[in-house]
Amino acid sequence: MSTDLLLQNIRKHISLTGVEGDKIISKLKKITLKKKQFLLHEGQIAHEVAFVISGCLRSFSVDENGFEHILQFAPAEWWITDMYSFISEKEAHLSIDALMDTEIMTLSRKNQLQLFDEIPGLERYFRILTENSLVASRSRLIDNLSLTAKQRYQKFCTTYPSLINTLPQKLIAAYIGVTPEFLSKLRKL
Amino acid sequence: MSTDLLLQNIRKHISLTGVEGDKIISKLKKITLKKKQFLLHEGQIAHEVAFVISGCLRSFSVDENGFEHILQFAPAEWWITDMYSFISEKEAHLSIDALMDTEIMTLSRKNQLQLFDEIPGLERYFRILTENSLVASRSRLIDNLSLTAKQRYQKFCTTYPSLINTLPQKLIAAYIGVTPEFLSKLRKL
DNA sequence: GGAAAACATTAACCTAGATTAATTAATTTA
DNA sequence: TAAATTAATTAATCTAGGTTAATGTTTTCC
Repeated sequence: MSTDLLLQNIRKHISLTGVEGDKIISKLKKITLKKKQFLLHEGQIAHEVAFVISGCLRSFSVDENGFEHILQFAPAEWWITDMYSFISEKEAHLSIDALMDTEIMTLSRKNQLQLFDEIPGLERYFRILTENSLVASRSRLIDNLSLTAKQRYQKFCTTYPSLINTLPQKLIAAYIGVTPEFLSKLRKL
Repeated sequence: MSTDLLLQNIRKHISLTGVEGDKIISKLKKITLKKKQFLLHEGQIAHEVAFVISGCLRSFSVDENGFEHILQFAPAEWWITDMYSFISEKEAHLSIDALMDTEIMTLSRKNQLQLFDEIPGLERYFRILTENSLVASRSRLIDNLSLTAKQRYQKFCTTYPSLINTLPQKLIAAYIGVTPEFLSKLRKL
């Protein structure tokens, strides 16, 4: 079952009784996305957070010149949403779409908060995930401030070796913050 | 009392009994830092997270060329630590020092985790803070990828109006990711 | 299986922001 | 309060990375 992957993931961080696991599963919605299909459009409200079972999603924003900037890739076992919209219920600044055919389980903020009251361990699980995400986000910020494009590309290669061969280069360029043309040049040097 | 500021802050997000408040306070350590004094040096382990009562701290990293990059300013009522080191107990990548004479209350990770077991509301409080920090960090990442230096400076001015007149320009430059020389030029345009 | 679309490469030229270095404020501290 | 640090400004020069545009290479999908 695809829910096993999620419960397993949760149990890496906290322990859950069978009943608690069932309760969590009962709040999840399974969705299948075709490649290029959107889970969230900028301007909508992100009522749900998604856990990727298989495939890969990305979150990105489009700047005033029409350039896409990728905030996050979410391959299997990652959570993804527009966190700003998810917690504030305001219009999302990000869009989320599928980079390949993708299966996800979604959990609404409403259900999540309700589960936090019923299953304190689940709040702990998300507290831990959010701490880890914060560390990752801040580390990436520092990298963007202090490394050259070449160094950022190399770091990406070692940090996400599985994505390097899976994703088109232009997406990696949009993640590390260079043009596809410059990334192409970079790879020769 | 300086602990009032902290309890008040916590009570903005969750409710606490008097006993719970006392228990939290009993785990806190009050520290006074003189301007330029370090709370944490890169390479040490960040056993504590600090809540600023008055004054202002910053966290920063030093790159291979000796340039400082500021990750966070923490004026009154902000929490600050090297989150990576704090949650992993590994060597910090960041340093933290005082930009002026500063009073803080610190809480060790050990005590924090113990309090999470005793006072679920406190875990919720930190879950919420961490969610908000994640939103802020990701938003800053997007800004660094999509805005010009000028736009980032303007955004900084509107986001942290109180800091603009308090902090030396070179620190603001180190936060938005430009040289002090270029920031100076920017301000004329 | 082949046309169309999407992606990658290359090269010439351009620009935002860095570097260096000198000059002038403004703070610190003795 | 004066010397010494530290911060800010200015200007000339330099460079990492962007832009544009043309060409070649994969994918997609009918």
